Amino acid sequence: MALWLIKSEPAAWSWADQVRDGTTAWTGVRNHQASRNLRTMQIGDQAMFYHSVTGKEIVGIVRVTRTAYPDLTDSDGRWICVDVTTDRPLPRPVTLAEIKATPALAEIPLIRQSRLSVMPLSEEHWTLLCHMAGAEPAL
DNA sequence: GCCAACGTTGGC
DNA sequence: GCCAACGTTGGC
Repeated sequence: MALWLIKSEPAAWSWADQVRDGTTAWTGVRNHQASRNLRTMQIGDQAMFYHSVTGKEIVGIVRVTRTAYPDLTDSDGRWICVDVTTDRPLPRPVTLAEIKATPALAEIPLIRQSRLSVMPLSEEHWTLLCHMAGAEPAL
């Protein structure tokens, strides 16, 4: 099982929206590298849900429930999406500022590649982030 | 509001 | 194939 971090601007799609709707199609990814990551996702994979622009913090965890299929919001039919379902909120959000202040997290793509919206996380980074959030890694 | 990073487009 | 111009993302 792989571990991920996915970004969303709360103004477009927030954690509250995610919790309300439960299972949703993760659409709108229009970057090849991010899309490749989506395509790699397997059912049961976990992903941290990060609020970009507003909030700038990791707020919850979702799980993949459907692997890559055509993103219907793309009229050209070239991009794909996956389905994710709300798994659990984090007891304490982990802010970008905290992540930046943690040397052990300096290499994660969130820091190194700030524009990437779907990225893998190593088990070590995942576990550390969960502990910072007061949550069980639940691997 | 500004700017850095980076992706895309189009002229040559 | 190169590169300037431009658009977008996302942090500050």
